[in-house]
Amino acid sequence: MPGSPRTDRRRLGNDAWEALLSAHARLMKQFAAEDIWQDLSMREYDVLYTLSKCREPLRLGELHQHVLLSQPALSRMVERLVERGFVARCPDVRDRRGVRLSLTAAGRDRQRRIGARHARSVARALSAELDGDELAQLSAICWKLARPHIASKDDVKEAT
Amino acid sequence: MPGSPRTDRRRLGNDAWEALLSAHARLMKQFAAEDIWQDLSMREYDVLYTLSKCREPLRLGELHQHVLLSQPALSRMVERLVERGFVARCPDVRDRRGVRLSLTAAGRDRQRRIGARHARSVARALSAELDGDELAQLSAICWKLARPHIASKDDVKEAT
DNA sequence: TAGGCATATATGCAAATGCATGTACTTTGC
DNA sequence: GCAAAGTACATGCATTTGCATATATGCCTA
Repeated sequence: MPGSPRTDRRRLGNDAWEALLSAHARLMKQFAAEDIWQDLSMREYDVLYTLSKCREPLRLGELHQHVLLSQPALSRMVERLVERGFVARCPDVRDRRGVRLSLTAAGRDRQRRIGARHARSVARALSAELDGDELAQLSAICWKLARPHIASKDDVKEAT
Repeated sequence: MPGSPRTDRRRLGNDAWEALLSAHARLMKQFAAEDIWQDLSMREYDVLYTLSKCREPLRLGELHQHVLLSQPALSRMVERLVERGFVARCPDVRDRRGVRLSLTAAGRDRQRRIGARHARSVARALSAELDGDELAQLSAICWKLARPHIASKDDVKEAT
């Protein structure tokens, strides 16, 4: 007995989310188990990686949008990375409440070394399961989820 | 200037992983911000949810495969859930090193209540960005990543 | 421009986490 | 059938995290 289109859609969405969570957990564990992180945690590497992608020094708040950590936890993680010489923190001239963060030379070097190995490992893991089309589909779909469009009134109405 | 097929594939894989991570982080934050979790953390809910899916009481180790937490952390989280009356822990008869975990009535009830609301919210969030085909593709692809096939010698050779 | 509300980041503190290791049990090799 | 190695889970301890809140600055209105 087929469900209503509405119920189907709901199942589809929940199954997709569970699949994404499972894939995430499986791969994160696999990557974490590799011996490439030196004295960094994966979360710390994530911060260095995010900073490495930006030409402009990043605000703590902007960094926070990309990292799954509470704001205070991120603030202190950055503090530790500053102490260890991987990140530079300087006041923002435009908004003196804020901070601007960038990689030091040491931080950039560390990110590059770890990143090179990690990237190989990521490509290997994903390519082992998916062909080129699937990889492209996964990218396209996940980027849609990562950068949601602004909710319109219609969306809100539909959501009810 | 197009890269070699090998380089392309590597880029594809890394881009897909970054997209998956971004989608994961964005949605996790969105869900975490919702006011439906009562006195549970999302991680604790995840444990209750995993247990709710299994007819047989689960071994701690099996649970650990599904949850992104160290074994000791999971052991103690389960301990807290037992103390709070959501999970029952009994020794495994076959292997007396082990433990079998199941939901109590209270745990099942709590999972169902929270799960009902969370499922709505998940479906809404994913459906807002993806159509039915995309949801189905995402499921299929992520399940492949979540349950990898056993590595053969050929895979190892290719990976080099 | 002073007062009040909003925003960006930091800090105090209890709780949760990871790493190293301990304990109990099981399996293996002889 | 027993010693040695392996596996499943728990515990000690230092570190990290989250929550609530403080601090500092920006913005807006009278």
